[in-house]
Amino acid sequence: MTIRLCPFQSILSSPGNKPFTIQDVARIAGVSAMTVSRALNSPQKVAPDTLVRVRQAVAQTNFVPNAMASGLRRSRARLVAALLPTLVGPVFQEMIEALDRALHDQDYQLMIGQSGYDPAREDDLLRAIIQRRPDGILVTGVVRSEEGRRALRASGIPVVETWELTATPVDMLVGFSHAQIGTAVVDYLHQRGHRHMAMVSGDDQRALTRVKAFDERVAALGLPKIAPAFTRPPSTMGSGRRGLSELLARDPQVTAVFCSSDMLALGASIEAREIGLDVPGQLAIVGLGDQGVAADASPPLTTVRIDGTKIGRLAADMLVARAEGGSVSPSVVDIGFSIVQRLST
Amino acid sequence: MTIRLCPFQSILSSPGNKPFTIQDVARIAGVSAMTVSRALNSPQKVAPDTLVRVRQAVAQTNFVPNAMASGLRRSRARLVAALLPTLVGPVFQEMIEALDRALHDQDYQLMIGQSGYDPAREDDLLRAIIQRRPDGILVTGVVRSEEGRRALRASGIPVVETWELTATPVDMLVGFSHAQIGTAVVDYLHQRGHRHMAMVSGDDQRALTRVKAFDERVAALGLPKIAPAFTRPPSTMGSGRRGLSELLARDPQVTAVFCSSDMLALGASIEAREIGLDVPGQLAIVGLGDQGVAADASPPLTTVRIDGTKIGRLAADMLVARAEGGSVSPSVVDIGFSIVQRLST
DNA sequence: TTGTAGGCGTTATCAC
DNA sequence: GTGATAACGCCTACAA
Repeated sequence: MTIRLCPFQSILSSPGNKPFTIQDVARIAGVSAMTVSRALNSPQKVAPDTLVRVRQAVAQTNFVPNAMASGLRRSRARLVAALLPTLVGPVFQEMIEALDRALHDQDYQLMIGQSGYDPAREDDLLRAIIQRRPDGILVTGVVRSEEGRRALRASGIPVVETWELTATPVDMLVGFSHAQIGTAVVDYLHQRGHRHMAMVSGDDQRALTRVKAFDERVAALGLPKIAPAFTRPPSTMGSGRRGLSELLARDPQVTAVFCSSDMLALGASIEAREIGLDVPGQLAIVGLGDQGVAADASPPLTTVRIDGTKIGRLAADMLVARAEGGSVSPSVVDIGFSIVQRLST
Repeated sequence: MTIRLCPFQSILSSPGNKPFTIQDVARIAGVSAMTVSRALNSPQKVAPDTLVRVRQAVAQTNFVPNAMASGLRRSRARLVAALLPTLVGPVFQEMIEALDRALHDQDYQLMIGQSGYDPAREDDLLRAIIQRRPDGILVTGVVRSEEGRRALRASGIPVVETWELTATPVDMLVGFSHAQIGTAVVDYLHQRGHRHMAMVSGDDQRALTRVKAFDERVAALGLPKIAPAFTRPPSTMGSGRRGLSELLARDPQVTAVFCSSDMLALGASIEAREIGLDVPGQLAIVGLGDQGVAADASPPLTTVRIDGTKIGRLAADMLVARAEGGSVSPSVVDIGFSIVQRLST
């Protein structure tokens, strides 16, 4: 390795554009590699003047340590991976923001992978994630494929499944009951006098759980059963508009609609206004999520609030605790939900 | 390392929950580590029956190779990092989706970091990213801090700045001119007869560039200057509603509003309807982005379309090409924009 | 306070 | 077709 020094200011260039290594920095500072390592990781263990020389060398070379090498040696990547169905739409953003923030504060980085609601791709992605040996993995939803569950367990990496409950988590879990939501919304609407209620819903597993509970409760109360209008991801206002149309075509008597997300609910609200249905006078609308749009809509939307921030923060804490050798208890948390009443019902 | 074999089905467990290494797999398969490596990376170079034995051992152990080790050895992480101001809001999602898709197809993974529009945090994040030695880095916007630019250049990692143009890119660039957008929207509204136009705008650098060009064009046409209503991130419908109120309080004669994003525009549209202003009869509204909501709104929103998918795809191709030793030309691309006329103007 | 030796898990290279 | 050896860049353990 050759090092070129410019006459006045020491500007260094590594050959072949290869970044400098700790060895290069050590040579320039006139110390050993170990001393550079210490200067970077535990400066208090290095003599003040040595520290100065090392820091100069680091600055001159723009040296940034190679995390693959240090991670390999330390068996810690200082990395947490999150697996999401999608980044599109506000649904998981609150959780991701909170997760990222909490991890950043503890000097961990977040790596995000999108599975696109595709089970095959989910397994792919899991393998790719495990390869990096992150210190923790957050999964949105529960891992359904047996292969994925095995791979996760065998990896020995702390895992948090989120956004859902299950009797058989891979490891830790922070979620809530979609079945309870379905039931609670029926009860809420029923109490407010509605008898003809239906759903505009996504068709993923969690959505189907809500639909099932909703239908069961409707049946239990002896109310008329109206088939839900299913939408495909991503959940957009457009899907919400079409979903409501479909529902009304199916049964014009519908007086209350529970939408799978606030975006769908907003779309339904727009569609209702468009066709001259007063909200909530002639049609009550309930959303899910409470990620900002619900409160800002006109009329403001009643919605099932999920505290994504809490999920993200809790998950981060649990993962970091385990990554640092601690144990976490309880390792399964139901964060619940609440119905936020606004003017759409 | 001890290996426990169960009598009937070979279930293996590694001690201390440490994942198996390629050595363990080799021992179980009765071959050398090199052969396992070959079986995984270039199966055609391994005898068929050896391959079978290796694959069995891999399956039994749930072995997943350690990407830190192979990345270190190969000096390729098969990783691309993207630096975003925020994940909240639909603005960059199209780009990220396309980037992720394109990278996934070529067996690269995407790592995402959020800087939260904070320059200090951006430098932090850049360092954290460089540590991982990704094969490419996508930056949203241009890197403004001199320190960040130096660090990036010194790293030797291919970089694409996006979503903006600059005369001095760090490396490659895929963007468009925010100044041209400001000018074009003024011209568009002017042609349609508007004389009192104003902006509801974010306050980041790119937004300010649009505001400046907008104001200059307004002045050049001899139209009345109306100060913009600034909003803070994230861009929500609520901000849009408040922004429009502010604007109308400032100058009730406003007949056309250009909003910094479709979400703001949607909020403005809701607010207009709320206070009894007909859109577009009494107030024309133009958004920016065209990420779905614009088309689904009522009335559908005229908007400045940015092809985020194209940015993401192009950036991925450029980064991968460079990562694999190719050269990219042109290395600076202006993807332009277009005004999509709908019913809000 | 600083340095030396060795190894983390993988793969390039060369020998067989 | 397969294996032995060394090296990627860093840090733990130990020695001076």
